Amino acid sequence: MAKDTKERILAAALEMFSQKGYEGTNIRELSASLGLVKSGIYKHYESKEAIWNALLDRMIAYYGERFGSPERLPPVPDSPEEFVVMTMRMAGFTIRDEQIVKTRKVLTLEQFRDERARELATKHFLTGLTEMFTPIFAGMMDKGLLRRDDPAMLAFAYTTPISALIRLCDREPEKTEEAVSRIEAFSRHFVMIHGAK
Amino acid sequence: MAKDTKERILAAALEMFSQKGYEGTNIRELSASLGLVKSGIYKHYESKEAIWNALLDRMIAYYGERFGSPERLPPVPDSPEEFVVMTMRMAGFTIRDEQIVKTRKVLTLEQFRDERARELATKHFLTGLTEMFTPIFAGMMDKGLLRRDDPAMLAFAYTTPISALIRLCDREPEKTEEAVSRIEAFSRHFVMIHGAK
DNA sequence: TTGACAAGTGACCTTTCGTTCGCTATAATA
DNA sequence: TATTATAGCGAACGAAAGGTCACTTGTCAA
Repeated sequence: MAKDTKERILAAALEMFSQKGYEGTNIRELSASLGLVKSGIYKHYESKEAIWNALLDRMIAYYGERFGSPERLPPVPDSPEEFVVMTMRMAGFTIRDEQIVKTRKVLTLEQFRDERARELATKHFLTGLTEMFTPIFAGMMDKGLLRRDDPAMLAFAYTTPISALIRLCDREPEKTEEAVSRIEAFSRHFVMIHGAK
Repeated sequence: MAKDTKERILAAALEMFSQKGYEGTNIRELSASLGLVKSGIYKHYESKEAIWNALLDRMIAYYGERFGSPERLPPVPDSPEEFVVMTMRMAGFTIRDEQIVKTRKVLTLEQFRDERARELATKHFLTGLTEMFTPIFAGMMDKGLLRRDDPAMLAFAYTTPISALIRLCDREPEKTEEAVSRIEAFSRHFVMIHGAK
């Protein structure tokens, strides 16, 4: 019947892994959440670990498509205000998109156990955002919106505080509103400080 | 014999929980690492969960003693260079102290499962450092070392990038050297940007 | 219509989990 | 010295884990 069961298994696995971690997830519950009995899962994946690996493949591929390619970069803003708006749009998306939230949680939980999860975690939490904003800041310096400085250093100084607040939302979703407004305040403060005289 | 077995159990639990998480840790291995058979543990703690709770009590108490009290604050530095040195001393300590590294890892792994771990994680990763540096920055502004600004905002902007690099060390210890030098570079850049004209 | 195959079921297997219990050795107490 | 609590041992327990297998069912091509 359902040809998309393989897909649904991955989605359910992402959900459960993100809440209870790999070890804390059991196949019975996972299959029950899909309306099947546990042995049914083994028609689609040969083991729990195979599900994990397939899920990681997905996450890695998705990250590559979505954030990996340089041509996907947002355009260099034309004003400080536009820069803040762009930031808020990106942050709002990454905070609210369920898929991405769950992915970050899984990476958080499995980063010490799985080598590939560790690498992807570093991209999600550190290098990815920095690499994304470095050319933006370089472009803003060219346009005279920011004082001349090391764009990579600025990107690091800009994205890591925002990342910290995003992770706060993952951990304590009830603080999302507060976190979003803090991101905006930080963003405005940042362009003010680094803005061209 | 060993009256300190109860202590050693907590130490071994911190070690294992920090590597494999609560679910991934089993009592057999835990007791074996202490040179006893698994049932021996139950002479000291009534269950695995009791060990977890005792460990969390410890971590919370330790954090309160170490970082919670205002009188424990480092003195306000007298020069930018002194500020950088102070930062490096604190960062080096928190990166290399095994106890604290393991504590951060445990909190990372259990923050979505345990309410108390969640709260302590937010202190460790976000609010604690910010609250620590806010009065320092206020003092530096009073001394004319930093331009007048919102000290809490500066503390947030200063500590979260450092925290991101500390967490990188937790995840990928082989990058410790690189991270430490990036912390120093960031610190110097920060005092340069925010320094009084 | 029939044959083949993919998808799902339910019983069952082995292993491992956390936990319990009865026993022993030791060391402090009365 | 006799007693008693403590710390550890080793076998055993039930529950739950991941996984296997023979079987049924529904779909579709030949």
